[in-house]
Amino acid sequence: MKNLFADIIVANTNVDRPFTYLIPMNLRDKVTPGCPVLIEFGKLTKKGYIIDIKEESDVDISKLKYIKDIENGELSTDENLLRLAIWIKHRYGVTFDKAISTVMPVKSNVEEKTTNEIFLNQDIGEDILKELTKKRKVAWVRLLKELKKTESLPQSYVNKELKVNSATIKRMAEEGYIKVGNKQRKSNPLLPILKSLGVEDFNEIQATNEYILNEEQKLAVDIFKKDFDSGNKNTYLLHGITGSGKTLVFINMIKYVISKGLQAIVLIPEISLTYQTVLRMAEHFKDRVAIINSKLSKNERFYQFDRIKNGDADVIIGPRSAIFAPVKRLGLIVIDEEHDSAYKNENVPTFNVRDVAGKLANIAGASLLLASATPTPETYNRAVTGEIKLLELKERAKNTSLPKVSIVDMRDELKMGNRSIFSNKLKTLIEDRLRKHEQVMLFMNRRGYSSFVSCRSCGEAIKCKHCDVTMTLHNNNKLVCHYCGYSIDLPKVCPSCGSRYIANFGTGTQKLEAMTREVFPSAKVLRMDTDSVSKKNSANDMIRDFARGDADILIGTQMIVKGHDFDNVTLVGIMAADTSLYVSNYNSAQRTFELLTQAAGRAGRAKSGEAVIQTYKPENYAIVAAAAQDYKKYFENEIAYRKLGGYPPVCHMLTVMFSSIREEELNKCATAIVNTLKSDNIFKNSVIIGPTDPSVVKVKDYYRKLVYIKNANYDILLDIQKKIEEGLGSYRNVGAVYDFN
DNA sequence: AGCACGCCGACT
DNA sequence: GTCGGCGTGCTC
Repeated sequence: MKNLFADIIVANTNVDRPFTYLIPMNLRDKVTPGCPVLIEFGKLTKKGYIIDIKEESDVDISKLKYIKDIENGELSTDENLLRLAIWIKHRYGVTFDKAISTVMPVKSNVEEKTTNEIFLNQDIGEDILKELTKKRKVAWVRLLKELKKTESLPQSYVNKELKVNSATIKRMAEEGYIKVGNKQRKSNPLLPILKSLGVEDFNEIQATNEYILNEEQKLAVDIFKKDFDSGNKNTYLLHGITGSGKTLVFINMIKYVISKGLQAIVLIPEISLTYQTVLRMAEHFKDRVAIINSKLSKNERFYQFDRIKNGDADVIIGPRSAIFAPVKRLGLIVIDEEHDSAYKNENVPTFNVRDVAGKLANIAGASLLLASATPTPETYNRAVTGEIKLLELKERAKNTSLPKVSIVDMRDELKMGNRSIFSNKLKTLIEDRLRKHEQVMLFMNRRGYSSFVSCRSCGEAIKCKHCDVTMTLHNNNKLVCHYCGYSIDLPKVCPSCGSRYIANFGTGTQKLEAMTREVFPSAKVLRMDTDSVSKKNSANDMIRDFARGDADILIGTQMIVKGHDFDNVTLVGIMAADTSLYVSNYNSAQRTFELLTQAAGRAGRAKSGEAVIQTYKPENYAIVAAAAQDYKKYFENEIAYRKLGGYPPVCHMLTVMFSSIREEELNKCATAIVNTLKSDNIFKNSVIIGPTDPSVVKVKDYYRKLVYIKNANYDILLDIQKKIEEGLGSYRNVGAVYDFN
């Protein structure tokens, strides 16, 4: 019989190329591409992944070794995901090993969780029970009666609840009444979540409302169905204002996809959202839902992946990483809250799932739906240019109107002598709501918290002389520009107006809570942020308490604005709308718009509501557009800004972080590499900024330098990355990390 | 990654 | 003289 060969990527090495191995006879029909295997590599036994199986070898057969074994207890990956991994390798310039381990992080079943389980060994009729009762074997009868009701019982339950000790169990087994075996206890991670809501099993979950689509929603679903039927696997942007019922739309699309025998992946931003989304999904899809999240134990996780792989789940819900679920018949990927920054992978490769999902949909022949009230300019631009299809929802589903939003200029408040963190307007409105027993949410925008300095009189934040960037306050009371390194001492008075009211921006949620209690002593106040939410499920508890009306005012950070609907909230106060504007990042306006829109949208879900935005920058386009709840207006301004600055989506951007223990070598290396790039003709259309200092210069004894490279052509950035890697060769102590867009 | 091979300085 | 420092190269 002819030889079979496998190309294998060796895990945990720096060797970024495949090696050919012989496939032994006994493994021939067991190995597939994506299969984890054990191989001898040099003198080491290593894990590897098969990326290809072929009948010819490029290498002399005498050099080849046999695959030792299949790595059992680990799920192999299907070919779609493997192809995705190879795409990731090229797109983000990482090693094969890295790409594959990203797509298939070890999903192993560490310890098969088994418990002793008691089974009936024979049919127990009434006569046997009577006989045993006569013999006063009450424990025996108790156990047998229970066992007749179900198939089997765990020994722990029999011991503790039925009070049958193990000696008795042993005797009963010896006399042939029962059998002690073991059973895999596979816990469904949906159950604990549902239990915390007081729901005991899936069948109790029923649709609480008749979910009837309105005209707009129906239109969106129909367009999708029509495309789907005609074989057009498109990418869609579902752009709907807050409260327009986007979830219901994609649930109906998923139902359609399932009716065609396919599966769907639904990505959600983070844990705080799973609670509501999961419940919603469980209502519609019952136990055909699989959930993946970071709180799952290894076994629960393995179980979920196993179910997905076996096709026991139609809908897979999870965060970013759920895109790599081993779905066999992928029909649709939904990315809810498409704009959320949680979709960006923090580690190398720093992909955005949006892009990875796009590729996967392409590989698997599936559709992709991006849903958001505040889509990223990148995505909306694709809709504008017609690259993807735009589905719009312009009305709120429950027929309530959008909240009335007003902007309060806090500089005026200061001029009027109001130094409180509450403007007069907000204070009056809160008092009004407290009187009416309606609820209030106060949103503290803490992004970029305390790192910049601004003037409370004129609203100007201190900027670098040479760059259009806010300077960052360092611990040594110096202001530093992160783009050019220019540094000044923290001034005593505002450079633009001379006011003494200049401070680093730092009114945290705790301070806000204290002030709220002081100003509104009769109100019951609840604070929710990462500090107060540390216990598991405590966020859910707080949300439930507030929804039940246990508090009048809910104070919190971004956490409270994401997806939680409270019917009795009729006022939202946004405390420091502009903090997120001053983050030195091209995304800052987008983040601000996003947060303000989402926050304002929390008001008046059921009744008509109102929102107040307090800001020192009332003229900023992101704030103005958010107050008007006008996405298009925001987008036009944003895209103009991006064009001007050469930021995505107009240009692609590569951020390189150099790091080294040796500061001099780092500086020398970064400067030399930048000079090489600048002098290279191929890169003449690139904009190269740096090397500059990151906000944290030294981390764990490693000094760091940043270089930004912009180019409209993504491939050039990849070439530049290669060039940098080459240049790095002569600096052994310097490393580099790459972040694309 | 990890192991061998090899070319240099300093030690019983 | 040899022991061991680490720089270099290779693994199917």
